[in-house]
Amino acid sequence: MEQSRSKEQAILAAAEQEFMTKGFDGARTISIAKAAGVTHAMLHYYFRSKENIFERIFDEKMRLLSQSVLEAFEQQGLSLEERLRKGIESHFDYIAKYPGLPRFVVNEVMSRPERHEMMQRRIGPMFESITKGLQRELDEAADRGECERMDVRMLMLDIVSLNVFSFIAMPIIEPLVGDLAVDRETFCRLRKQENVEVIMRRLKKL
Amino acid sequence: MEQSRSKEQAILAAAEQEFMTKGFDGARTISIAKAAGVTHAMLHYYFRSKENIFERIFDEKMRLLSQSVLEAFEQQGLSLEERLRKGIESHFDYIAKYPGLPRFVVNEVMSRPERHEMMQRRIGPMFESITKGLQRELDEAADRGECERMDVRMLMLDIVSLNVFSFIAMPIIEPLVGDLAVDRETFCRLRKQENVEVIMRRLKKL
DNA sequence: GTTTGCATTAACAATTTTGTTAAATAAAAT
DNA sequence: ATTTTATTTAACAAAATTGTTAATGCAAAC
Repeated sequence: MEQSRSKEQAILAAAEQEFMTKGFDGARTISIAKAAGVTHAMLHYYFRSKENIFERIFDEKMRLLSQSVLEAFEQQGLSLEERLRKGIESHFDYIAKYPGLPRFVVNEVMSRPERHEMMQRRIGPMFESITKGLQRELDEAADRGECERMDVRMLMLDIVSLNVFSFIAMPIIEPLVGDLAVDRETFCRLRKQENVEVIMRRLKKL
Repeated sequence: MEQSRSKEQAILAAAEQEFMTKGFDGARTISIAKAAGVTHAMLHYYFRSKENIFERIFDEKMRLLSQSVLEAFEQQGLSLEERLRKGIESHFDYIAKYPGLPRFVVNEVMSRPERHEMMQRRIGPMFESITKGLQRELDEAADRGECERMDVRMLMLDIVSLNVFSFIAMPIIEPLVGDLAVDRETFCRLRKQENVEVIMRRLKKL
């Protein structure tokens, strides 16, 4: 039947909304069922437990979060400066598109230590693959005197901090943001520009 | 009696631990009671409800978070560069001392929209008082050609992003951090230094 | 010593939340 | 058409969680 697949999808879509906004502890299976337009027994039929539904959502989100960094900085065939600039912008755009992603993943990893290991297995290799190539490029540029010498891991932490924090802390920095830019789009444009500027200056040879 | 005050304090201390690590939804009043060494009816006797205990904790944490920024940057009688450097370091140290603070406040504000307004009433004036003076100093320094001209709100967002993000996302960036510095203290020293460097370069006149 | 008021306990009530199942229904296969 | 399989519902079970109260203890005040 075709209905069944669509109901399963409806449940997952509703669960995504519920878990992302309220977290595992705050989420209610009955709310998920209601939002999906099914009885809550259907959740048991398709997924057996709240935990199972959550894992489906969480795994996907963890994957997307890793991807957000990996995808942004994997572009080859550019100058170091262009690669970084494009990487920062691309990463920023991704986070701006899914602003709830980092907070959700961080929280659920934090509140369940058993997920630490799983998270690290997924994040570890990703960072290796990015940093390896980038560190060599950085070193070569520094050798040629084109930029400052620095640890690429510190650089990546700078970039991610700048790109992600505004969105994580949005409810708190809102008064500051609202004053800074009337609409969200303007804020994102200005903020992205600022982040690129900060990183470029960090690397500039003095 | 003297016991009563100490029990009340024991409950609050246990509640702080419970709420900070698990959030409002994940916290269990019975766990708080156990950790405080009292029956759970005592919680009702002293505070009436879970909500009331939570508010006591939350209000205090919100206050501390505001203070972390305000206190760091209010020092007068220094050159702009020194004021910023000391401010960044002082703010970093505060967050490093209470690393769970930002995540807790952000999450609880996020999951309860009715707190947005309250938060903004507390954060808004604080930012005004800091940014007003700083923006003038910045402008004057820029007039003298000593530094780049920029919006102090963007600058503050840069600083707070760099100082806070590592601690919020610690469980995720751990593999990167562990590689970077063997112990926490070393990481904090390096990271603080990096954050100061980034901001100083951001302002340097080119 | 009795009374008064606060602190504490144990038992319980109410609600919520998740999980389960047997029966009903619809669809598909033979 | 009949059998078989998959889907759906309604009712229920079990556990957890918060909130409540009546009874008890206990120390200080009178």
